[in-house]
Amino acid sequence: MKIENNYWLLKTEPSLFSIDDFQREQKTTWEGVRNFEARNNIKKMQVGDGAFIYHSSTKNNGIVGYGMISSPYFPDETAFDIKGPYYDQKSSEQNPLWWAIEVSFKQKYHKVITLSELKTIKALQKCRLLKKGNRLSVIGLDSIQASAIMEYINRGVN
DNA sequence: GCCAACGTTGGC
DNA sequence: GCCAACGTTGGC
Repeated sequence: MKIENNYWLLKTEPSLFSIDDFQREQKTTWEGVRNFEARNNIKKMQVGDGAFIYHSSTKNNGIVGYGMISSPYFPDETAFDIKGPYYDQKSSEQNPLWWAIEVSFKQKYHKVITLSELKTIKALQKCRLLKKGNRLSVIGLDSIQASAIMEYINRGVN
């Protein structure tokens, strides 16, 4: 089977879950995704895929660290929690609508690779992240895009 | 805090 | 199946 994406970009609002939280916990369940395209991306993930962690809705938006997909996808239990913010009555244990994945912490970058820096990377020009009005929270990256980001990081002080 | 852009819902 | 209305995201 050919795998199109081996790398992903995961957005998070640091006020809810930050790279520091991730580093402390070392492993986290990426759940609560309630967008179909993002969900479909979760279902394409494979153990060992890389994941850039991106802080959004801050004063310094950008890539802040790196993790690794460390489980196959499984039903998102937050959809079953009636009292929780992510409850969805259309999802059931017998027939889950939403899916989650486990991500293991790998690295916190010493410096945020800001959105404006990312815009200067040629290989990323077609990336969903940089499109105006983009709201997708789980974005697939091809290996060219991923290595361009890593190259940029290695060139800097990180 | 504003507002443009987007995804989803629901009426028809 | 269209599309207006709505709620949410996310950069600034």
